[in-house]
Amino acid sequence: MDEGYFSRDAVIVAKDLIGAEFRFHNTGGIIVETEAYRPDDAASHSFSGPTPRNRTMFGKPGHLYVYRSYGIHWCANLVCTPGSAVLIRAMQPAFGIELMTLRRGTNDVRKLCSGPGKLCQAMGITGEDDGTSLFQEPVILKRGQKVDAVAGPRIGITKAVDLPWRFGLRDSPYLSKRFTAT
DNA sequence: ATATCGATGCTCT
DNA sequence: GAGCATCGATATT
Repeated sequence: MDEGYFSRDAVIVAKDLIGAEFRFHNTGGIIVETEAYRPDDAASHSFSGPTPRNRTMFGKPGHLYVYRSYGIHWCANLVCTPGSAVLIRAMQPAFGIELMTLRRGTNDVRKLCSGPGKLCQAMGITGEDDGTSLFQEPVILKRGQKVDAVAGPRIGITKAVDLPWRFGLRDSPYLSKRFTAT
């Protein structure tokens, strides 16, 4: 993947990322759940324009946007066109499972990366990693095979709740939440 | 199986 | 001062 890959509509990228390999240092896995956020989207941090917090969302495509959630967790996004990004919500663990198990404090592999906050805790991603390039160490990002991606409404938001901008790998046991049957 | 709730800190109005 | 792109524990059907 390169800058061109991320210079597209976040909704397209979010769907395309299902099945991709995402690594950070010695940990990682296969992306099974994402959400798209755009500047014309009331639920997005970028909706009201650039601020100190969301500035990397308005920077070049292909960087990590990390923010603190509910004062406790970190959440990681892959920046697309200015003001848009894809939230990585869940992964199927594949690399560094022992380390992720240690950081998460559970032996249940299904619970290591089944949520945006959990995934950052497992991989050790924090606010210090905001702005990191996705095309060099410590990040490795690779396209996956074509997979059966499902769409549905996003989770944990109060605005623009009807947009079907959450994507997931159908029937994956590593999702943060199941997709209701179509 | 779903519902509710507290923790906790920062951003933006 | 209000409101979170969450999680885990506890309570309740």
